[in-house]
Amino acid sequence: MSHLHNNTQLNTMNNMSTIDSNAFVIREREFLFKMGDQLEGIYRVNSGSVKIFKTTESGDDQIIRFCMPGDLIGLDGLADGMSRSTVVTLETSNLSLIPFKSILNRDQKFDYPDFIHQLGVNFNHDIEYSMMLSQCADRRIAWFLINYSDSLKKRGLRAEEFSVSMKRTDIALYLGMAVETLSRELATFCKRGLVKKYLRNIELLDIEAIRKIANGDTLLADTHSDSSESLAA
Amino acid sequence: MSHLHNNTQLNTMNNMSTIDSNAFVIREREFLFKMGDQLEGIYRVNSGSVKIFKTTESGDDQIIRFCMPGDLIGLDGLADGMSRSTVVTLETSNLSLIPFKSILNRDQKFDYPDFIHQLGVNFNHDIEYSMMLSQCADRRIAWFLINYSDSLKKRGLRAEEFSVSMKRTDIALYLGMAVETLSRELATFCKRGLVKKYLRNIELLDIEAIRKIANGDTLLADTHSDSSESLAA
DNA sequence: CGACTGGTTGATGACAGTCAACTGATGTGG
DNA sequence: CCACATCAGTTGACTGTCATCAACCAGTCG
Repeated sequence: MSHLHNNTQLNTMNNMSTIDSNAFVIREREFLFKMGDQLEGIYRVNSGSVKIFKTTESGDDQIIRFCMPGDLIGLDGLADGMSRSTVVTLETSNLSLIPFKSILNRDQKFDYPDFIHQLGVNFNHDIEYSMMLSQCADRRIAWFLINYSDSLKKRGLRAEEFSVSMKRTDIALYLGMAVETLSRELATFCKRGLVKKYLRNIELLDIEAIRKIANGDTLLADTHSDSSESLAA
Repeated sequence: MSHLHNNTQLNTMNNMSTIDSNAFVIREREFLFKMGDQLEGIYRVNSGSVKIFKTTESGDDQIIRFCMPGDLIGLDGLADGMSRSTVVTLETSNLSLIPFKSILNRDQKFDYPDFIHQLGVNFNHDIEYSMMLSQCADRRIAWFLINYSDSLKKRGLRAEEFSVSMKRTDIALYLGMAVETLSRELATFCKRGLVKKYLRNIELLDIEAIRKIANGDTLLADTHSDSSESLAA
């Protein structure tokens, strides 16, 4: 198969109107904060990627979310300032801190309407995620692939061919299934000619077919309007 | 079994600092809005209860959330003003409209810090919900019972004995399982002496045991600190 | 080159979904 | 007020999906 390039390592910072003085770099596999930590604010991913997970009483981890550039981290601290989840970088990343003070005092340079918009986007993602969790395995995987692809496209990157920054175990934990199931289903996708894969490089050969699987129907699913229009406009 | 009283019909409006001029009453089984509707704002439940659900392309409903007094509705419209879900009352309810204008313009009477706090609470609920969805059936049911009970206790109502406002089908859709599974598991709970049920009346005989099931361990789970302290304080 | 981590594949069993029948509760019209 | 229709809830039998356990292969790193 063709040599895939890793486009998740680009320091793409589109839609960053102002260079944030609160921006900083954090290395691969480092903790941003852990469950129970008191947070100073929420964070925004400028480049790189992180995983957010919780550890249950039983001791198993469950990945809540992968954050890509543009995503917010630490919203679970909005209620009382305490994080209920742990955040680890998947690769070297650039983040910005948005202090709670700025949010509550509505600092000049804090874009409040955009913040509200972002919160809404987050809600919609979480809801879609939880809906997806009660679907069968292949739909969940298809949903993940489409989501990942869309996220890249939104940032102007290649949507058909990419390299994921997380390992299979992480993806499986995120999708709520065993690694083996993920592996098997991916193999099936390959056999059906829907995707090609080599290690963490993935090529989507038939995006529309995958999208149909994600939507759970064989009919044309064109209800995927972007609706990125902002309420604040 | 003893005659259970229905405490979900009380017009309890605790923590309502101001009588909202935007409050209104909506009858049982009426739609507040549907998927795709343009919203005027978000809503707050003062009394009664509603269910929020989405209909997939395949045509099946999935219940996202039940809202009780104090809960916010329509957060999925924050991104662009369009609702991605449908809301139906489970009983006659009293709601307040919080217009987007009030939120974006920061009206005097709009309690911004409390709003941010509420958003955080919502996030935490959604995350807990999605984590729960990948647990086995009995844990999900136990989680639901504990959650319902806690919600009542928080409003000063009886936590051990209550009447749910939703039917089995709704609960099953919410928990992402078949009605039959719910029915069977509930029957098991009864046999084990954990709960008593008669129609929609439910009595929790051993809350701690149920909580342990929800947490998935047989050990004492005391990590349930309330943490209702507000960030805004 | 071994040792380790990450990823795949195979065999087996359990949990839970589906189909179906049935009971109990609620509501309606004659 | 009863007969009937309808809806909600329960229980049983069967099946399929997916988790688990296990072995194995591939890639990476010291």
